[in-house]
Amino acid sequence: MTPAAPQPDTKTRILDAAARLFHEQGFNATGVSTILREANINPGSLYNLFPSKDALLGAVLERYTELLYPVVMKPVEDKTADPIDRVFALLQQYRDWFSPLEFRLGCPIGNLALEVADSHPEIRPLIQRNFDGWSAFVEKWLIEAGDRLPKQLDRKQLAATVLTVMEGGLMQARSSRSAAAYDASVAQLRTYFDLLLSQAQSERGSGERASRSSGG
Amino acid sequence: MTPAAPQPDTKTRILDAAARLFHEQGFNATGVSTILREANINPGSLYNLFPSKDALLGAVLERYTELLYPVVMKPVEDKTADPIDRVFALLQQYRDWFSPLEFRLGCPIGNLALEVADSHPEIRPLIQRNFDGWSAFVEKWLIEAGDRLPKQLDRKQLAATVLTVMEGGLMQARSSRSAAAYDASVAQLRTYFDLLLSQAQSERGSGERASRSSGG
DNA sequence: TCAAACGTTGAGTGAACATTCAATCAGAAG
DNA sequence: CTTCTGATTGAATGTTCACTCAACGTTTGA
Repeated sequence: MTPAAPQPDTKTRILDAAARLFHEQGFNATGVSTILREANINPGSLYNLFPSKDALLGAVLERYTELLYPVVMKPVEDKTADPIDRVFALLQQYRDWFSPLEFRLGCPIGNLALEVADSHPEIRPLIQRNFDGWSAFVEKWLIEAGDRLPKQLDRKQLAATVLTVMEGGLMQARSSRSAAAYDASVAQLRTYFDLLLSQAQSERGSGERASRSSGG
Repeated sequence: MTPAAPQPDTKTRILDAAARLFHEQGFNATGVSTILREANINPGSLYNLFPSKDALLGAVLERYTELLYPVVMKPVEDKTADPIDRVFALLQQYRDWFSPLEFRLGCPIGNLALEVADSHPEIRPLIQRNFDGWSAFVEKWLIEAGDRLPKQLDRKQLAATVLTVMEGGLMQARSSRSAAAYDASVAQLRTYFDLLLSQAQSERGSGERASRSSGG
């Protein structure tokens, strides 16, 4: 007989259940009693650890920040070496996570962004920090791409656009229960990148001719 | 003494209040009692016209569909004649609507898309229809642009991308209370369009030389 | 003038909500 | 074994939720 796996500690069980339920149902639509049932704890335990449901949401968002690298970015960086390919590997990974569920769920952070950004002043900065983390990684990759992208291209702007494509595409995918709009947006972004890459290539070409004495 | 403006009829007052409150606070966070107070009616009147809060949400979304052309698209078409400029006039109009409020509110349809798309099966198609309407207008403009855009460019894909930029950019704008990410995404889209326009121009150039005997 | 039809009134319904707290428990320290 | 400490228990709190319905007005048509 297999020994029962030791149950994770109370705090972890609460955070796991809350994160999953907030993602599946939204924050306002998730009752504390449901979290208690799914985490298999009693109300006193929750309120011993978290002063309120809002504070629990804050803790969930802080955990998303902590998990950003190990869960989201590291798999992409491990699987894909080329910095520009990484951008599209990230977009593909997101598609692979949500397409099996027919896009019934959205981005856990994006969902919360639209639901509580305005009503919970202390939560909004935590959402912003998550988005900042995401686009910081993409920006890092774009900077690593060096002169493969046009010199005057604003890497930060383009990184924000990659995040825009993820979130805007996923929103439409959820609404239509279809990958079409997400795939369309990613395909257009790919075309844009290809145009930028070839533009940079011709920049480099003429630049080499103009400065070939400096070596390289 | 100015005569009191005649109060709009019950149904209109309910729909106005509900649309405003759903937009400002979200669907789940808006109590029916708040709608009643703001519309200045009693619960019986609401439930005489709408069988449930969900049905009221459906009616609000149907009105959004009806108002899409007169409120959103007609102003853009009236002010701007060039089909490609219209795309960016639409994006600018959306920015002008939400920047005075420091992006405290998001897209009324996008907000609902992420809040209720999964939990309300009968509502999701109404959200989808709204998005379809938006991107159909953009696609129409892109088709009107004719050979100013590359021949092989998928107009439907690009139209979906324009919507993606609106929604994804606005989501980030809400999270950061700043236009930066929205403006960044629009700027990148503008650069993409410029690259497509010049690509189409060289297509036309070589095309003319190859078939100048056919006239035009 | 009257009655049928229809919209409106608003107190009232039970259920679900987030939260509380005195009691109880398990484990560590002496 | 006793005492202390901190986590856990779970019934109970008051509030808010979406919604109901018998009573009441007002309009309509003959």
